[in-house]
Amino acid sequence: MQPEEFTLFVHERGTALFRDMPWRRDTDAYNILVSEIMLQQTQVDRVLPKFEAFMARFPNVAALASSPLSDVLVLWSGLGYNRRAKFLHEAAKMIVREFEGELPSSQAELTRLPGVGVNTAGAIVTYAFNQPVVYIETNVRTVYLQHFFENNSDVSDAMIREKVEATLDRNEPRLFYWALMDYGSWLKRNGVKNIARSKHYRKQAPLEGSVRQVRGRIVRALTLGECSLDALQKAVDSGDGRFEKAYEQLLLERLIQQQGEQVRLTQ
DNA sequence: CTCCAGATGC
DNA sequence: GCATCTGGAG
Repeated sequence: MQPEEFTLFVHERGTALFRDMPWRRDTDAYNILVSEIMLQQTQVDRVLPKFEAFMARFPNVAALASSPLSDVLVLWSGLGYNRRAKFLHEAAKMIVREFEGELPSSQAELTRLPGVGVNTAGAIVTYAFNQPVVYIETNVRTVYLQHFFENNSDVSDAMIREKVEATLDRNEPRLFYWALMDYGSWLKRNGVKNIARSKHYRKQAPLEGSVRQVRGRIVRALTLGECSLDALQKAVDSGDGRFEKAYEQLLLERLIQQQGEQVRLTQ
C-alpha cells in the first residue's frame, strides 16, 4: 500500500470505528493532559469514570494545583499506578508557577512536566493543539506492525517512526491519531496480537505476590483516613517482607508521610 | 495467564 | 540497557 493510500485507509477506519470520549468532545489542553496521564498503561473503559470524577472535583489547573495531594490520591485510588496522581499534581503546580497557568504548546516544554515523557508530550501536542508530530504508543505500534512489518520481528520504534512520518496526515493530525487509536484498539479486540514483535516489548511481571500489590493496598487503606503504622501493618502486611519494601518506597516518593506513629497520605 | 493512549530511576 | 510502578478485564 502506498503512503497516501494508507493515510486514507486509516481515516476511513477511524470514521467507522470512532469512539466518543469526553476528552475528544472538549480538547482543552488541561482535559488532554489529565486524560493522557490516566491513559498511560490503562484502558479507556477504566479511565472514563475516573476522568469524569476527576474533572468534577478538579475542573482546571488552578483547582488541582491548590488542592492537597491526599484529595487527588483518594480520587485516583483504583485506577492503578497511583504515583501518576502525584506527577499530575506536581505538573499542575509547575504549570501555575512557571507557565502562568497555561499548558505549554511545544513538545519539548511539555516534557519538562513530571510524568510527561516524549510520547505523552507528543499526544498532548497532537490532541490539544492539532500539531503534526510523530509519537509512538501501543496502538500506533499495532497498526504499523500489522501493515508494514507483517513478517518482521524485533521491530524498533525508529523503524515505525519512519513509517509514521511518511503517512501522518499533516493537515488533520488530531483526526489521524484518533483514527490510529480506534483502529489499533479494534485490531487488538479482534485478535491481532502482534505487540510482542516490537523490539520494545517487555513481558509484564505478575501482580499477584508482588511488592506493587502491597503498595496499592497501603495507599487504598490510607484513603479511608490516617492510622497508626501498627494498624496499617495489621491491615495489609502479607508477612513476607513486601510491606516493608512498599512502605519505604511510598515514603521515599512522598506519597505518604509518617509523624510519630501516625501514617497518612501526603497533604 | 495476557494486555493496557509509558515514565522514571538506576 | 533493565526493573519497577497498578488493577481490572478478557
